[in-house]
Amino acid sequence: MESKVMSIGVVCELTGLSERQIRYYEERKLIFPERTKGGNRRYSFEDVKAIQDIYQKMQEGFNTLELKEMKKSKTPRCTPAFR
Amino acid sequence: MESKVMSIGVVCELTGLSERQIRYYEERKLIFPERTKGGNRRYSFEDVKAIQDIYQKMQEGFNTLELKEMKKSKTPRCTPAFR
DNA sequence: CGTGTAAGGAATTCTGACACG
DNA sequence: CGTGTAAGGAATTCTGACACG
Repeated sequence: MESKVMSIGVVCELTGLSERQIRYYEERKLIFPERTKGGNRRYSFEDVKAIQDIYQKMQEGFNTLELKEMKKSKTPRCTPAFR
Repeated sequence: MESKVMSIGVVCELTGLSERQIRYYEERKLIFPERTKGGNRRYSFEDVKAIQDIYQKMQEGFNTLELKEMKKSKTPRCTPAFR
């Protein structure tokens, strides 16, 4: 499992997100796709799930930095609406 | 399951076979990858398993036509060495 | 901050064919 | 029959930047 086999185009289809969004999550250190020799990204199904979670949380109002911290400490948090 | 998400390059890495071999199996109607709008092939993990089985059987001496018939009628066969 | 986009280039894949056998 | 290869083109992906906000 955890095999990185999908190109970004497939991930876009599976998630409904844009390449820009997916690359941005990587830029913010939220996902870690592998690279081919040529430099192309390769994602796993777990990456796809992570991407969907990230997008979900962002819809709830969290920003990428908060999401990164949530990853470290798995402690529950109030939704932004209640802070 | 059965999601067609891999490009041929990834399948080559996973199987150790060449693009030529993989495309040939498709030409002989042994595997059925999907296509992107642009015409690029997309394979599933089941396709990868099928490809490995095909290669295995060919190593044993079967040709592609025999393998296609084996798919239809799941009846056991003698290996080529014993025919 | 998060995302769209145009720009130019590079990696990847495609088809049809010739070759060998 | 099964597979390698060179050929030319097309689809896909990449980066860095400008934009808006």
